[in-house]
Amino acid sequence: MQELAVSRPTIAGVASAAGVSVASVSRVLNGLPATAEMVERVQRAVEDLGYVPDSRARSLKVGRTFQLTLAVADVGNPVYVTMMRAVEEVVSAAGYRLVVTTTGPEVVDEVALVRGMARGYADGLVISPLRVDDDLIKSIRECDVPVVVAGNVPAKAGVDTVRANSPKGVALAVEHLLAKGRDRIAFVNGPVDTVPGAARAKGFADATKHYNLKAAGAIEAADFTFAAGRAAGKQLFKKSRPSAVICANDLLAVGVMHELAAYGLQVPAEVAVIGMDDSELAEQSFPPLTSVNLGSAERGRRAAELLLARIEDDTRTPRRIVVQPTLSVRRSTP
Amino acid sequence: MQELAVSRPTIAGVASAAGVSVASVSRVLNGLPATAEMVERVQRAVEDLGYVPDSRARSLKVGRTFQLTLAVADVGNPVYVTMMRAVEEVVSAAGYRLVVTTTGPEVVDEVALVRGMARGYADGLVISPLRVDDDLIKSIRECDVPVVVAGNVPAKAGVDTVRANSPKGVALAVEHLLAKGRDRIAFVNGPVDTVPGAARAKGFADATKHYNLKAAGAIEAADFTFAAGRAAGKQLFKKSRPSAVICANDLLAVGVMHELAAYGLQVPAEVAVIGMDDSELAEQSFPPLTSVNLGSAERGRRAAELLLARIEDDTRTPRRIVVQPTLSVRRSTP
DNA sequence: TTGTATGCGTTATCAA
DNA sequence: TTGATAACGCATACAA
Repeated sequence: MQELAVSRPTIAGVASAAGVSVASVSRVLNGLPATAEMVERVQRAVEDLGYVPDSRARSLKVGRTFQLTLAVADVGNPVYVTMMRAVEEVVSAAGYRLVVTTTGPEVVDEVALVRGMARGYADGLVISPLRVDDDLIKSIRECDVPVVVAGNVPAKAGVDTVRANSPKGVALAVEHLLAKGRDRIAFVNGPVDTVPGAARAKGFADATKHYNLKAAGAIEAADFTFAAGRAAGKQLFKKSRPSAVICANDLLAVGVMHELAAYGLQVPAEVAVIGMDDSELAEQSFPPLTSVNLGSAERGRRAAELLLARIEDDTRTPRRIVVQPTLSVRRSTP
Repeated sequence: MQELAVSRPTIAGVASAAGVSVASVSRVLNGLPATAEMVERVQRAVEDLGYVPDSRARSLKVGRTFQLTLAVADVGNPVYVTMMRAVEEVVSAAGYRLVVTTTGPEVVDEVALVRGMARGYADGLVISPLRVDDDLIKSIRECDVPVVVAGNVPAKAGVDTVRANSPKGVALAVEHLLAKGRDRIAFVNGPVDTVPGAARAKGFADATKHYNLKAAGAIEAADFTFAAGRAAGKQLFKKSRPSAVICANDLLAVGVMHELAAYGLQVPAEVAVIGMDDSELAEQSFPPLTSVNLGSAERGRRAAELLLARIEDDTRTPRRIVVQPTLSVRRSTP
């Protein structure tokens, strides 16, 4: 057996093995003009040595990594897998690889991520922040790779955003329930100090006023998780008996449905339940969950496209795209 | 407003702004000894210019990126979120950032990923491959950053692995069912040309022989998804009436349960259902799914630890860790 | 303690 | 078409 290659071959190793210059190796590797013999010799040497270019050195030189990052708060939330799939499709078609990273629920982590993203990790970032503050907006503006926000930040921040229309989504849910004769509608929200929580709270408040809804209970869950949904359900049915409950996302809704089952209440016969996000979980839950489709897939797609466009041309004025909701009716509502 | 910084500050810019050498800037940034005044001046300049080190250049120099990659086949499979969380916890405690990337079900994509991983993207890789062939093993062996496989590859491959004991897991499920008097046990597997599919097939074959199970139907689903589970369920109950069904993962099990509901069959009264993976979905499904815990969290943890250890010392002999299963009993079984 | 100079592996400019 | 060489931005050995 040969001695083990203690260090991996570099372009210089390939060059000397092929008996040509490093410049020629680089050219062949990048498909620039070269004689057939040159191509042959270089490829032979590359093959022999098992040479693989160093992406760090390459991107240091050319200034691009051909990597894009998607940052989400919680990988356990199925809405992000929908978004992830959509983003992946767009960016990979454009020749980028996508890496996903998770920030956790705290805004400081998001700021740290954006700050660290500057310089070298990727050519761009799609971030879906749970909480937004001035620090985060500042870090996004100062970031020297393009960032697009999948979520809502103030227009004056001057960043590309693509967001859902939660208030409209809540309205769709309310209308559907009222049409089915369910007028004692409770609302289980996530934390209102989050971007989606605030938007959905506004949506429910608007709807309450507009449709003159009678109060039937409103809960602010600890977070947007299944466990929080169960806890919220427990609290909710202790003090009221709504005929329907709208939840701020699908995980909360499924948690609430479990609690309903524990109380022996039939869905949808006794209580109707509507989730939001229309994630894969809505289809998988039992009964299948009627859910407000906030356009996660389209938001992901548009966000990715915005990012690619901005990488292409950093001077374009920031766009703010709003994706309109639809209602996916399943069997958790009559 | 100031003119826009057309190019981002480099360490040289900071140095000249602070009136010191680049070496001094580098030292201060890396916490090496310096006078208080030096530290002060450098930090001031860094702050003023909004300087952020270029991670590519840095890692090109020091040879490390302080990034680790986790590659999974399908982000929509909840077993991976369990694993992801565990890996994340271990590597971030060790000072690395974790990026997640998805390979898709094809082995060629996995090979491409491992090949591309060589040189620069990360300091190590945990990969959970659905399909394994010689090419993949070759690419792992040739990869010049450490790779640990969360899954089963032949011992002769000589790579670090941490895998589940699926046959034992299937046996646990069978024993539980038999103890409850369910002896007409059907089996819904994923594709048997995958690593987990093959292992679970073997497990069920072993159990069939060992417990002398009567044939009650066995289906090979198209993949490990919810939709495939539904399709398999439809096929299964067309031709047989098992009193229990074991599914190769939770998504398949939930799909099968939906089909049972469509047939008007009660779970667990008429048909018991057991999944595998004990993912978050098992808890969220209704009824909550009895599931074989194949130790995804522990596998993730151990895989991450193995990876860190190998980064520390590349000469250690490859380890093959096996994590033993347990059964999480919920309400889908009597 | 600080500064100068070299090199990490690559691409791009320029001559030949 | 090909080769020598200068950057890319940073860390460090060595000199001061």
